[in-house]
This record gives sequence, structure tokens and C-alpha cells, in this order.
Amino acid sequence: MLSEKQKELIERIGVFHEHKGMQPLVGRIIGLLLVHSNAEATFEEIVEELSVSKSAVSNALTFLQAKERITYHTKPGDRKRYFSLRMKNWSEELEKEMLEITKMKIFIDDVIKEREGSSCAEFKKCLVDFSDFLEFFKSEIPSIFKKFRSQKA
Amino acid sequence: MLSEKQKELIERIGVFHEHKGMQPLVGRIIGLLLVHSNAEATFEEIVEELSVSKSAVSNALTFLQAKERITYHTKPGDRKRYFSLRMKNWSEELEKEMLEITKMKIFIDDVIKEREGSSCAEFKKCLVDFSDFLEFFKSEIPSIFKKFRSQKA
DNA sequence: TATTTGGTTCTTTTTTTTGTGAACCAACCG
DNA sequence: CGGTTGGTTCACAAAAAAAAGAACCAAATA
Repeated sequence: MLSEKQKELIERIGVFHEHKGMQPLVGRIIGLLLVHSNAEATFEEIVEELSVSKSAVSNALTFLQAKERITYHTKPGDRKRYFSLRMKNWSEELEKEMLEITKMKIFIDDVIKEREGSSCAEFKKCLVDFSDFLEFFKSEIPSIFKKFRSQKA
Repeated sequence: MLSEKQKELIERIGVFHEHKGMQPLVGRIIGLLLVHSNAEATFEEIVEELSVSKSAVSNALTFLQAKERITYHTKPGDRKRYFSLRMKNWSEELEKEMLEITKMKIFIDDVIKEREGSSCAEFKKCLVDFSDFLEFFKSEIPSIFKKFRSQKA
């Protein structure tokens, strides 16, 4: 069902997602759904194509649904679920990732507060600068998407 | 040496970095260096304040140096190394993180290529759109920093 | 009603990651 | 020299993450 090239690509996609902290199987399922010729796969197919246990797949799919990365639909007279990526979401997904970066600001600000009245002026200036940038970046995120849309049209 | 509040903050910073895929001790060392009143710490101090073994600290510090997240300097007549965060780097660091997001483009493009000639027009459109955005975002990164600098001045 | 299908849950096993501790080494110190 | 200091390395242990497998369940089917 899957060519060597496809399997390799799935593996690469899996590793990429692992690096972002996802568990291995979750990443490879994303890979499979991206590569799969119908852009969707059944529970069974996932078990077979990735040769993992049903329980592992069940857990991974539950996780992916909780994170709203996938959905499934069913076909009349067919009890199987057809899982697919919620691709229309990609911009929300990316926005989340960008926001994730800015989350640092929360503890950076706490560090700044904690260091109030202490020395290390140079260091503290860096921290404030850093925090300012994170705030700036957060506020810029919507504009980035807006700019892309308008530039595209 | 460290207050409860400081320890808690270090722990939070540690967990944040763990979520990004760093190993626990590495994240907590970053936390310690951020919170430490001198903004620097010796090997010994790290061992004591975080109550971990010398070997664990040695490995974590080697890692952090390899990643260019820390440096050390020495003091005349003192063999100890004083480790500190390379804070002036924060913008490079952030830039790397943003670029990391765009790395997805590489395999998204491979997926697009792999799907050439297949159906799922809707899905493929999403992929192309996604890829285009990643390209756009990558090209925008320098402007974001530039805009921040000019807006600050 | 018995059986198959599609999937979940729970317990156990395997694997990986993280950290320990002892031995070691090089530089300096007395 | 012989010992101390500052740190590294390596073999191993503890802990956590990932996956397996069997038992189970609910809906559909025969």
C-alpha cells in the first residue's frame, strides 16, 4: 500500500514532530495522514501501515482528537472511522506555535520582578529588551497573517 | 542561598524548557542562571543548588555550551568556571525558534510532490497554501526584528 | 441469541531517558 | 612529590515514556 519513499517520508515527518515533544507514534500518524493517497485512514490501516498495536493507535488518536489535530467521518453502512487531518486549521495551528514562543514572557517578567533592586544592570537590560520583543512579536502575529492574505489576493 | 520563590521560579522555567524537548536538568540550569543574583554560577553551586550529581551537571553544561546557550569566564587566581547565559544572543535564539517552525516546509513540499497527479484537490490546496505561508513567514522574520528595533528607537 | 467488527481500557513489558557514583585526570598547592 | 580542587568519563541504576497484549465492550450481523 505504501511505497518505500512514502514510508521514509512518514518517518521523517514523525521525527520532526518528535523533536517538538510529541510522542513518536503521534508524529508518524500525522505523517501517514499527510502522505496517504486518500488523505485519510482507518484505525485498521494505521495499525497495519505503521505496524503498531491497536492500543497504541487508540491512545494516539484520542490524543490527536483532543488536540483537535484530526477528525473522522463515517460512511453509510460502514462502521469504520475515517481519520483525517484538520488541515483547514493550519493557520490556527501555526498561530498557536508562534504564541507558544511568546509564553516565555511570563517567566521572563517574573525573573525581572525577582531581580528588582539587585545589580547586573547589563543583564537586566537584556531581559527587559527580550520581554519587550516577545510582547511586540505577540502583537504582530495577527498582522503577519493579514499581510500574507492580502499579499496573496 | 535561594529563596523558596526563586526555587519555584527555576522549576517553572525548567518545565517550560522540558516542554520544548530539552532534558530536565538543562532547563533548570537555565532557570538557575536567570534567577541567580549574580546571573552566573559555578559548577559547584549548580550541583548544590539543584542537588544533582556532578556528572549530570557536567553533561548538561557541555550540552548548553555546544548549543551556545551559555559561556563561562574565570577569575584570576580562581580555577572555578563562572557559567552564565549568553543573553546578548536572545534575538538570534528567537530567530532560530521561528525558523524552526518554518522547517516544516521541507517535508510539506515533499508531501506535495509525492501527491502530484493524485486526487484530493481540496487537501492539496491546503498544503500549497500552508507551504506558501511558511515561505512568507520565513522571509518576514528579519523584518519583524527590524520593525521592533525601529519602533523602539 | 451467538458472532463478528471496530475500537477501548487496563496491566505488563520493553525501551529510552535521566541521573548516580566511583574511578579517573589534569592543574595547581603545600 | 603527595594531596586537594575542579571537573570529566564510564558503567550502571532508577524512573519515565512508549508500546504490547489480553480482556473487554458496544453496535451491527447472521
